[in-house]
Amino acid sequence: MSQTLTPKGRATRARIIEGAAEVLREQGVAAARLDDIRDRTATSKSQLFHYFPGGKDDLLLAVAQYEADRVLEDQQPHLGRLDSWESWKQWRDVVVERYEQQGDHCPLGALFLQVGRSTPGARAIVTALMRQWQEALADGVRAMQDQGMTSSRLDADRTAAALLAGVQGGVTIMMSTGDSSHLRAALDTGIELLRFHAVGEVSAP
Amino acid sequence: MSQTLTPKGRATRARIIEGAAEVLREQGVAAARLDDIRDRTATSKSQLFHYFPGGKDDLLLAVAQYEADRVLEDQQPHLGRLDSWESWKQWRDVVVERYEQQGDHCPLGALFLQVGRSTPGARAIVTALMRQWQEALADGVRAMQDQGMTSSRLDADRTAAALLAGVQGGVTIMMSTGDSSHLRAALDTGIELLRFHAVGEVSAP
DNA sequence: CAAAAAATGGACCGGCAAGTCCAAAGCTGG
DNA sequence: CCAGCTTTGGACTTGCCGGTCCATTTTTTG
Repeated sequence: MSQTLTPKGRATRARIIEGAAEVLREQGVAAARLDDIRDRTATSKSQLFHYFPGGKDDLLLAVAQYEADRVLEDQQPHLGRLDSWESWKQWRDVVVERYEQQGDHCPLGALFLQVGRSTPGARAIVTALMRQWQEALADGVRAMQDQGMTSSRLDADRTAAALLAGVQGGVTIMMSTGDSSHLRAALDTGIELLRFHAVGEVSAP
Repeated sequence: MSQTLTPKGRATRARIIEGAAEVLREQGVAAARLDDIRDRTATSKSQLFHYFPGGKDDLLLAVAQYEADRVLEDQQPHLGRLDSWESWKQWRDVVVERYEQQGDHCPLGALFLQVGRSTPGARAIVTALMRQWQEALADGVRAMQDQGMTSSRLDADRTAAALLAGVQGGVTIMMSTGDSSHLRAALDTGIELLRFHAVGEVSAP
């Protein structure tokens, strides 16, 4: 890729990433060939390597970043305003719907596997995503605590971590089995935990 | 593979699966070549295709089954006797230890991705594993309920599903980020949920 | 408008790894 | 001990696909 991208160049680059993301979702990383992406995006081989000098891995990493950004975006605005039971429920519904609709392809997981955990870039993308996601959930827990709607004894960060793990696992299981009940169970149980702490105020053992 | 396997043949087949599992754990599915497995298991190309006529995918599927069996085995005997707070804690420790030790390779997940979700065989393996795992957890919850140590109002299956999702997600996140705190949070929060229900007996909303 | 830089097209290359094949060796049962 | 199997060895083929290269067109800039 050249130092300075003209608007046309930027458009092409974006088109490649978006088209590649589609292809990868449809065919999976293992099955997707550079030629498929070339066809889909109406580009040539040289363009692919022009905009992603590192080759396929380079492109894959860019797509991973693109997909990672969408994960949180797709949960907005609910994820940013978890300050009432109603908003928690709306967020829950959006998450369930998003992943049920996505079907059985986990773009990020697949990309991650292909590019390799060891690659610093790949790990950084996922780590950042998880950190932001957990932070948003923790903010939500704290917002509820501030309003006295759940116990202030609850460790907001740990609760958020557990909830995030549940969502992740629920999605993973759904990808594998086609059954979203685990995702729903994890979300509902996690949210109910907050509610119980609102009423019970039982001290942790 | 022939209809009837002699003891020697069976031994070779088993050796291939075990050796392949090692190679796949070390190098990852994408990087592992048939020749690597051939070297590791001291076999020849023809043997690989003799015992796994379907080629690489066939072998990968066999390894997936092998790994799936080990997942539950490694949690025994604790997973089969979740009838006291102490046994739950022991189970928790075993899970954390097993996956922390496993490092950043998820053999099953990787295999699954390579072979493809659509493959009926692959999906069946994972589905069966999840069902058994969840069932074991649900049995544990019921055992606690029978002893009056947690509320009988709790939906054992749903609680088990949520806990399983948490474990899955915790492992996934650990694979990606190298941080096991989500796995711990999911396990601890899940078990604490049972304890709270023991004391509080608050009705669900 | 000319020169430089960027964007594009697409033919071509080369390596790699899955899969094939046949011959040879080793068991096993009658 | 031999006839028919299972098991084994390893050279060879094959197709695929990432990556290279250079010519050409388009855009920018001074």
